[in-house]
Amino acid sequence: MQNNGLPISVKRQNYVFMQGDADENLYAVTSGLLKAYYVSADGKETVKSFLRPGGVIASLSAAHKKEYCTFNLLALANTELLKMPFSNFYKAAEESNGIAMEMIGFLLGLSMKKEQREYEFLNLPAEERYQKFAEANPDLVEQITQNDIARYLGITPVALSRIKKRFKS
Amino acid sequence: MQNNGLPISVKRQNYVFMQGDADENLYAVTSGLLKAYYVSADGKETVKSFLRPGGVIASLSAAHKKEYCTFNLLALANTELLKMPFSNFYKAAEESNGIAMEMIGFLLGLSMKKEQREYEFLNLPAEERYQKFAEANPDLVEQITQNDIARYLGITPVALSRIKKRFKS
DNA sequence: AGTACGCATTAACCTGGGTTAAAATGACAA
DNA sequence: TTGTCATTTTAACCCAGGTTAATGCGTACT
Repeated sequence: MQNNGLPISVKRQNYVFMQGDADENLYAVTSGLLKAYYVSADGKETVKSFLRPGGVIASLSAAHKKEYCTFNLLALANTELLKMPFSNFYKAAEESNGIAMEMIGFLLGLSMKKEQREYEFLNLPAEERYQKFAEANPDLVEQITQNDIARYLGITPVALSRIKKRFKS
Repeated sequence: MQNNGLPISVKRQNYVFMQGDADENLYAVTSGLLKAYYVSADGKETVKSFLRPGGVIASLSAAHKKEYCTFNLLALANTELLKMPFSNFYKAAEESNGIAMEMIGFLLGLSMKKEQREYEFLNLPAEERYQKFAEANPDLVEQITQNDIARYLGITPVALSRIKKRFKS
């Protein structure tokens, strides 16, 4: 998305930020793999998204609304990121129309991705959500655990195991 | 969102656009009430969103990706809208940084709303989704049917009736 | 090699929501 | 008032997925 930004490295199993932090940065992934996930009051995890090279992420509520991060960002593999205060990017957009349009493009893409996910939760049973996910991300499926896939789909690992079993027969 | 745009009126029970249309416009609601909803291959409906005065909507896949509308937009009450080709708005953003920043603000808001809905599908049972919805939109709940609320929550009207019953006791 | 830990599978049981269909309620027009 | 039509509620039955817990499997560490 951008050429500048502070390069940082995060080792496997380390956090970029955690739920509750006031991290106002935007991160662009240059290499590695991350998962963004929620932990509920009673300790249950659900996965918001997986991030791979080319991916960009920020906690919008922390970066834009100056509140706190609503999710954790954890490196699943050693990862290289470019880190930049969201406000810098916002200011750059105010000063350069090119950057503003780039930001619009990014936000349009983000909105469409989120609408797609909303559509799938609203209309597809877990089994079909799994099939779609596996088809769309054949390589990702190899790299992450079924635990995490299940929590991304909104079901338990036990349920995903049953779905896969049904699928085989 | 904008001052210009072609004013149009849509009577109750009429469509602004339908699933499959190539409607590249953006609509800003000035008065009335609408629902945006999907119809699946087997005829089931689910509600994407309700729109009230101040709301803005477009089928992003039709407007931005030049594909087709993925949902229907139906007036639940007589409604007044401002209609404008999305490309005009996009061009205006390219020429005016003020408009670009306005668009960024709108898209940030949209992204956060969609992320919130994603969060709720991922983390909350239907009963809590209903409670949140009813609390956040006490007036809307009066104007729309339980059928539509249920289909917005991703459950059947029968299930919503049971939830409300549980709630009373 | 042995131990330990995380992940995946399986089983048993429970529950929320789907499905179908029948009443009850309500809104409205003739 | 009466009839019609949509909405809501209720009931009966079914099933997908949740929960808990046991088992098996890998991989990593010592």
